[in-house]
This record gives sequence, C-alpha cells and structure tokens, in this order.
Amino acid sequence: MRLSRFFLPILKDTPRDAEIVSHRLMLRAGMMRQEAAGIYAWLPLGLRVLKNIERIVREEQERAGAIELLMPTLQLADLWRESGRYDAYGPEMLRIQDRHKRELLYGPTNEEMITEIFRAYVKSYKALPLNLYHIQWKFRDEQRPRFGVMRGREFLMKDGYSFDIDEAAARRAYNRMFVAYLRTFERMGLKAIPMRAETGPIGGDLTHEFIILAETGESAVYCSSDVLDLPVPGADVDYDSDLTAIIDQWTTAYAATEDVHDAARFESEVPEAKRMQKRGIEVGQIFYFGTKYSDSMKALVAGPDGVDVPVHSGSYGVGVSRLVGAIIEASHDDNGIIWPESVAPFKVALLNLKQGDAACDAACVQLYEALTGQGVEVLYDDTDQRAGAKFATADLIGIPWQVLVGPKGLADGKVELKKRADGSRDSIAIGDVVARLVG
RNA sequence: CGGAGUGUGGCUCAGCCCGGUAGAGCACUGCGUUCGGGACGCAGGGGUCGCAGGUUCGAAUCCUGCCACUCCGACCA
Repeated sequence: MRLSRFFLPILKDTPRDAEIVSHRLMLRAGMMRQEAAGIYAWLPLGLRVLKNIERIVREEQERAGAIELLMPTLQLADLWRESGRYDAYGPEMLRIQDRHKRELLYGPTNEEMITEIFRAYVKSYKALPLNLYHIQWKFRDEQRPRFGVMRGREFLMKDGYSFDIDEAAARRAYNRMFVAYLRTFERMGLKAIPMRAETGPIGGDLTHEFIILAETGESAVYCSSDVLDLPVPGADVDYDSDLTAIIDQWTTAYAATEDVHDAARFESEVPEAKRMQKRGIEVGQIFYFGTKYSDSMKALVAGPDGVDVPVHSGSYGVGVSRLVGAIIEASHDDNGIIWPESVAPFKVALLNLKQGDAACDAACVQLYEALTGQGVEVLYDDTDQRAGAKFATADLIGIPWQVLVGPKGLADGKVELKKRADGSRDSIAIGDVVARLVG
C-alpha cells in the first residue's frame, strides 16, 4: 500500500476526550473514530489490526475443533422470553421494534439463539461433541462506556458454545477452549492469565477469566507470580487427548479476580514475595453452565439408551475489538504503538527519505515490488513529507519493521533496517532486504 | 444511576469573570525555498461559538431548560 493512496488520518494533538494510552494512540494513529459514546467507526488501519486478531482467534478455534457460523445481530424478543432473560437482562439490552411492532433486540450474547439452532437439528448424542462459534458485533448499552474500544457499547466478540452429552464431556470441551485461549492470546504477544471468576448473570459453576495485567485494567486481580512463567501449549497440542494435566498446571497457582478473591487463602497459599495484587483487562472468559439453557429451552438429545436428556453446555468469549486496545496497553512507548508482528497492520514501513530523488524513488519502488511480490505487507511512505515526519508516523502506527531509504546509504547500495520494538538499526545491502524480511 | 467537568473551524485551545458581532497553533489550498528525526516564507479557504428559549439597542460572553461527550464511583456475558 502506498501511503499517498491510503486513508490514514494521523493526529498530532491528542484528542481531549481520550484518557488512557490505547485510546489516545488509536485516535492519533487514525485507527478509529468515535461516533457516539462507546460506538466507533473502524478506519482502514484499525480494521487491518482487527482482522488480524480475528484471524488468529479463528485459526485457534478451528484447531481446537470449533466450527464457525454466523448468527444475526438482531434477535427476536420471544426467544429470550423462553430462557427468562428478556426481563432479567435489564436496560443494558437494546430493545428495538420493527414496522410490524414486533419486539427485537440487538444481541448482547447468543446463548438463546445458538440453543435454538442446536435443538432444531441435533437429536442424538452421536452428533456430539459440538462446538459452534461466531465472530459478530454485539451491543450492550453500558451505563458508562469508557476507555475507547476497551469498554464500548458496540463491540466485536468471538462467542462460542459447546454441546455435550454429560458433564464429564462438557468439561473436556471446557478444557479444549481453555487451551485454545492460552494459545490465542500468546500468539498476539500477550501474557493472559486464566483466573477464577464470578459467573455473573450468564450462570454456571465453572469459569475462568483470561486477564492481561495492565495498570489501566478495570478489575483488581490477585495472583501468584508463578503463573507468569507457565508454558503455553504449542501448535501441535493434541486436542483429542486428555488435557487435564495442562489445566491443572495452569490452575494450581493462585489466580483470582476481585469478585472471588479469598484474602486468607491468598496469604496462606502464596509466599509474600510472590503475591501479586494488580489490575487487569479481561480479554476472554469461559463458562461451563451445564443445562441452564437446555433445560429452559428444551434442547434435548437422545443418549445411547434412547432417553432424551438436556445437553450440557458452555460458552466461550473473546473480546476481539477490546483486544486491539489491550494489545496497545501492553505494547507501546512514548513514540507510539509497537505491534507484535502477528497483528500488525503492515509488517514493513518503507520510508522514502527523499521523495523526488530519482535514485531513492527507484530503489523504493524496487523494494516495494520485491516485498509485496513475496507477500509481505508493506506500507510505502511515498509522500513528500520530511523525513522526520515519516519517522514519527511510522513509529506512531507501530509497524514492526522500517526500511529507511535515503541518498546517504544508497550511495553505498545500502538501506537501513530498523526494528520498531527496540529501535535497533542495521545498515544492509538493498539486495538483502527481501531475504531479511521474508520468513 | 450518584458525583465532578467539558461543549468555540478537521485537531488542540484562547476569548466568557467585566456583553459591542470570533482568534491562535496544527491541519488544508496555491506559489517559492527547503529536504536523513514532526521545515520556512508569502498568499488563501474554512466556524449556525452544542440546541432552544429569555434578558438586552446588542449575547460565544449573562439567565433558564435541554442535549451530547469525558472523568470518578456504583454497575458490567
């Protein structure tokens, strides 16, 4: 992508309404624009990041055996009356009426709808286990949206739902998602800690929140520092095997959100030097809630003995849009965002330090074509801004690699390769650039 | 929902207390000079001063009501 043809509305000043760093940087980097409280338009740069996060979530869900579908944003009120949540949910649910005066709602979550879909088709234990997920926009009319995309009213969420014949099988499904989540967040460069948590209105008795430690986090959390060093399962993890050992390893050390924190236990179990009392951002949550919805909504399957039993379910959420902010909170410096390569909007920023200089222009075009030809996503700054402004922009939007092409280096056939994360620079021959950046 | 604030050009703000018909910087347009860390000069364009009432000869400024947004708290699959 040539910057001169891209849409990247960088801001020099920090918008007044933005308090926390991720919100400020997202606005300054031209990633999104606020349209109303807690409602944002995703601009091209922000959308690229959002899509990359989505892709990682999707890949890890598929790896763990979950199957993607897509449910609508609007749901019928009657469906929610079946589970009893239409009245229970309260004013956070956005209620809408269509022209026929039918009551609809903009979905805050999808347990009811997925249960309705499940019960319409699945009648036998032989079709189980089943895990269906989608990545869809949700709306919760928060009383107080804040922190940019970290707590919006409209947000993109991956929500998945598992269906099993009994509790033991459902717990295996829960464990698969537990492992998938560890992998998902690690691939985004995040250290997410699974913590015991309260179940909330969705119900259930087994749940973990995946928490990123950050000063700007919304919830107080308590954990042993031991959880920081645990190994995340590799891509070769066998989801068909017994994952209990991994789960035990990750749930042995103390880690709890404020709601379920037990101060006495914390102090007796965790040596003082290892006690961490921090703030955290919730980027995912998994629940096992048994037959809560299958009972009320009559989602029954026949077991091996031919008798219908309510299916055991869990739900598994990842805050996709929230992750954009969370990653920035975890990875930035005074100059701007520092994207992990896996989610970066572009891998390489190609900076023409003297636009209009024949040699620089030619070298940039050559590099641009060579890199894009190899499938590398390049943002080529071919604007007539001064070099300093180009550096500032590239740093602000956080692209992992910067290739600096200027007359000084070019005289020796060289360009500089700069790494955003640590600012290190390498002077390398033009011919070596592609090899350095591919693979 | 309680408390505290803020609304003036695309962005950041000044002007308001003490009423006289709107400014600066950035951004944008044109020309020129510049060009390896956010350039400079000259000339331009762009604003129902959140909305509605009221007071006044006259309101961005004073009064009343409303709306929006932000922060703290409560709340938060």
